[in-house]
Amino acid sequence: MSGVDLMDKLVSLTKRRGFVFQSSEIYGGTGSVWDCGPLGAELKRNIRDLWWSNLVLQRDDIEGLDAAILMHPRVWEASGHVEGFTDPLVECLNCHRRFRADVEEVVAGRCPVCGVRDSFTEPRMFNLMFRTFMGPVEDAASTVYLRPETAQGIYVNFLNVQTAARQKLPFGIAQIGKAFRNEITPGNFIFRTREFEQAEMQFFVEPGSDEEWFEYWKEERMRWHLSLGIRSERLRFHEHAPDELAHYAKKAYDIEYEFPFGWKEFEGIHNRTDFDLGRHQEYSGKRLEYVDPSAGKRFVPYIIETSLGIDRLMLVVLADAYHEEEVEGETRVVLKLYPRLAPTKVAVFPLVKKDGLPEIAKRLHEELRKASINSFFDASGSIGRRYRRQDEAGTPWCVTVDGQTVEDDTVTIRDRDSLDQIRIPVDGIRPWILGRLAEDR
RNA sequence: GCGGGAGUAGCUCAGUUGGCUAGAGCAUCAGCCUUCCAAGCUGAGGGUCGCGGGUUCGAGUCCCGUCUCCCGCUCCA
Repeated sequence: MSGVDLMDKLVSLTKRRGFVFQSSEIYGGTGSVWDCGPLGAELKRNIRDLWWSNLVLQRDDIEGLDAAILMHPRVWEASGHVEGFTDPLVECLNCHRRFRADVEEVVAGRCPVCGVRDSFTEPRMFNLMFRTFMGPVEDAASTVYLRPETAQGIYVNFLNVQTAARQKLPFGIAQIGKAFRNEITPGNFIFRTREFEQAEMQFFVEPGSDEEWFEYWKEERMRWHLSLGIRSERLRFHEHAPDELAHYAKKAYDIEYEFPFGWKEFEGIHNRTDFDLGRHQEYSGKRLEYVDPSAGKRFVPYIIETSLGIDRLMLVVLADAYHEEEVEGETRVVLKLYPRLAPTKVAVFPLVKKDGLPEIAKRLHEELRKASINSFFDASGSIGRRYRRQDEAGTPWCVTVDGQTVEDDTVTIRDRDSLDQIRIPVDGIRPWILGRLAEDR
């Protein structure tokens, strides 16, 4: 199966089962924006929750934050995002740096950085930020931007969080939220979109310890992805070469996944040095230093950033889970999702629609829901058909109420991946599932 | 941004030189059957053919515009 085929099948399956819909489809669709359907909303929520749990709930040295999308416009001047909005820029095709077209050396045809002559692009606006207006009057004074990254909301709140949470360095701030970029070339389904969700953790450290912490987070983030059951042979690091590094970065590693359309980044680990806090000091006029009274030190911290694309991880998870298997001459399509990620944890079926079996199954289903286990009840069609529906939804377990249940209060539970069935007491279903969900990979 | 391809039911598609009330398979729903892996039977719902114009007695089909998606190039936090 070629990559293109696999992507077509994924797009088709995710729409059919309610994971992903194109935004505003009835109006012909909106470019590069997607909606999550019932199963997609659950899957995405599970991804967020696992990330948050791993970084915020299970650690003492990371605090959570939920900053606003709209920020003071000066933030984006400090971050470097506004440059090029009002002035057309040219880019050197050799070193990929951008310059105002009216800079003397550029006018003379020579790159101010690498010195290569006559290798500029045409002057154009490079700004990728969505612009809108704060307040009812559309004038320049009230121009604001939809944030192109969530990180700045963390930087400007660094001292608020540090003092309120009484944290000492090193510590981190984590945030999940939407960001917006007018990408020139969106595409590859939900991989590159103009509205997307980031899960970022910015770790503040003392200069000098930054390289050590960079290595720590690089390994830690890869370890986490492996814990979700992502196939290790489809994961790798990509280190940015010096000419690839962003203006703020001293060192950068991408975590890449081998998508059907090739190896692509879905998380970045960056050593941003003191660039961001330094710039915000400069533009705001406020000191953004960490003060360590016991050691008598004050300094602008270095920042190690881990920046994950939630939508991209969702695509990783779906692509990695997609399997086609031959079972008794039929093709079984199954999403082998890690159980904690699966939108539906368990489906409950009556084997046949008589002898009171549907009522017993319904009761078990409702009991599971009350215990916050996402259960799905289905009595339509043959039992085999119902198993296959759940396979496509990625449901890890199916419980079937049969004739024996009436006699001895036991039910069968069927494993999505092995197709094995075991019989256990109906009262044991809830603890059995909770136990399985608690198991680490 | 450039070039190519595509857009008809939830999905995958057919639809002849323009011509009856736009079809199929799968899926969905109701019922029957069914004691464990999509396969039987009966019935039903679902489409202003991406959108907007135009030509024509008549447009899914021809023309123009536009939007969206895919592939390649270009570009790129």
